[in-house]
Amino acid sequence: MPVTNTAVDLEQVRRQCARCDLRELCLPAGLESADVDRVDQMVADRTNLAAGDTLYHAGSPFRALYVIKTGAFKAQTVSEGGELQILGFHLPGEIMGFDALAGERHQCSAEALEVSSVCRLPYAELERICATVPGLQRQFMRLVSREIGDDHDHMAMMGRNQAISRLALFLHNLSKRQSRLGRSSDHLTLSMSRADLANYLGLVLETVSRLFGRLQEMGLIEVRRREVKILDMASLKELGDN
Amino acid sequence: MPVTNTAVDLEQVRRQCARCDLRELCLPAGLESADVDRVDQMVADRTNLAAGDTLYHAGSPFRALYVIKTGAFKAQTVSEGGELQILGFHLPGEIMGFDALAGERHQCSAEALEVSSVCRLPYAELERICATVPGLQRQFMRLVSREIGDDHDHMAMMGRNQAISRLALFLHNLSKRQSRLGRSSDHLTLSMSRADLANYLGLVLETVSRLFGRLQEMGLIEVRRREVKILDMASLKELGDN
DNA sequence: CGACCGATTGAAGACACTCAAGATGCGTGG
DNA sequence: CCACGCATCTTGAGTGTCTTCAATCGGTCG
Repeated sequence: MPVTNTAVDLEQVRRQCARCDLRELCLPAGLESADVDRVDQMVADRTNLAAGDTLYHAGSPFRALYVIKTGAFKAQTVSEGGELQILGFHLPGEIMGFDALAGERHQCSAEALEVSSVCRLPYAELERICATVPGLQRQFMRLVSREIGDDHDHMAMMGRNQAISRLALFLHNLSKRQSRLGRSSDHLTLSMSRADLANYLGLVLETVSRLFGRLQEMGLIEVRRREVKILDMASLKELGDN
Repeated sequence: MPVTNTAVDLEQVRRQCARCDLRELCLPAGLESADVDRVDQMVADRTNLAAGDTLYHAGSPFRALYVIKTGAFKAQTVSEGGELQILGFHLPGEIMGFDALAGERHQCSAEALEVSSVCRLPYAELERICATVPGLQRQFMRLVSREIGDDHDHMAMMGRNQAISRLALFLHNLSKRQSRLGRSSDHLTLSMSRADLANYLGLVLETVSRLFGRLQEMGLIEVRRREVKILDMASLKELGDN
């Protein structure tokens, strides 16, 4: 990253948070303009990633959290026996890396599912600023708590022993998160492969593929590869709680 | 709760953290003696619960977090369709209620599995003190992050499609947490019913019962009702990552 | 001792997995 | 532009595991 930017570029880098579409979902939510600037200054850099790029690896030293600006990521762990488990899919406005706060190393890996960009938040500075901006501390806790809530949703989904309920819940949940971002809630473009999705749902990819077919036969959705159109949200939701 | 305590009782209530066996796991971990006292003063009360008592209900207003002092709890949600999902079992030294930080209401219920006691941490005060005691803020984040890590372990377990792997992982995990509390790591007394455990693992209770039998036949454990003795930890762990 | 709750055990069936083949889409290069 | 190869997804057939339904056992408490 060249440090020699033009004046215009510097101005663009600065005060990006104030213009960012995600500011109401992200850390600056609810902050005064002056405080937003302080958050802005803390953001170390804004990085672009290609699909398949890794943001951080499990075991690597923990230095910073990352806010997703655009794109999508998956978070995953690998057990000692080599079994991979996808812990979540993350969309813009969500912060990744919370699981590392307890220790000095990342506990899972984060990989971009498509072309993505993130804002890097050096944790030492974040801690410092949080201590002086009360609203920021609170907003930060809200985001951490939201992560916990999302994880609980994931567990509740994994708890269903009807596979179709899991997929229905996943689609419904993704739809909700999409609309939170101001996107269409009934037209989803899945950024993850069937294999990723199957792993996330605790199924095998053939089953996921068949379930998409069944949901389509039932008239609840329309699928074409990774394009999903939700036709009957109510039934989908009902199917979710089996 | 009577407010008219004797001087001795008052003294006992005060400075309890300094004497508590859990102080190295709980919020005071790593704090100066004076700061431990401030945490101590914040603790609103220390409550006792019987098995089956509810600490807080999903939907009830969020006022405080709770540190488990003795006993054990389960955290659970009920979906709109009425499906119950147990999100976790909690042991002494763990804090409950983190999922409520994002909003104004508890997202899940907490119920005592046996005679238990908790320390109540009014959140407004906790926030205030965290802002002035830097070490406390950090320790608090560590505990939140540990909760996220535990949830990730839960998901990784639910991701196994061999039921016996899930139970093996559960037992191994519980064993680790027991030893963290200074208890025996090879002798577990389960505080939850087979039904609770089955729900937690995403199985039915008959399956769990059968799996205990199989693990016993394999010589990995010895089971009698809720008493479990681990005979072969290495194999149990290996079975965990399938 | 009898009633009740929790746990175990048994038999039958359903559902998801495994293994395998085929289809579809995409990028590359001729 | 089409042919080719590769990756991803779909579809099929058969098997195995977990669930379902039901009965029994064991422990606890009135």
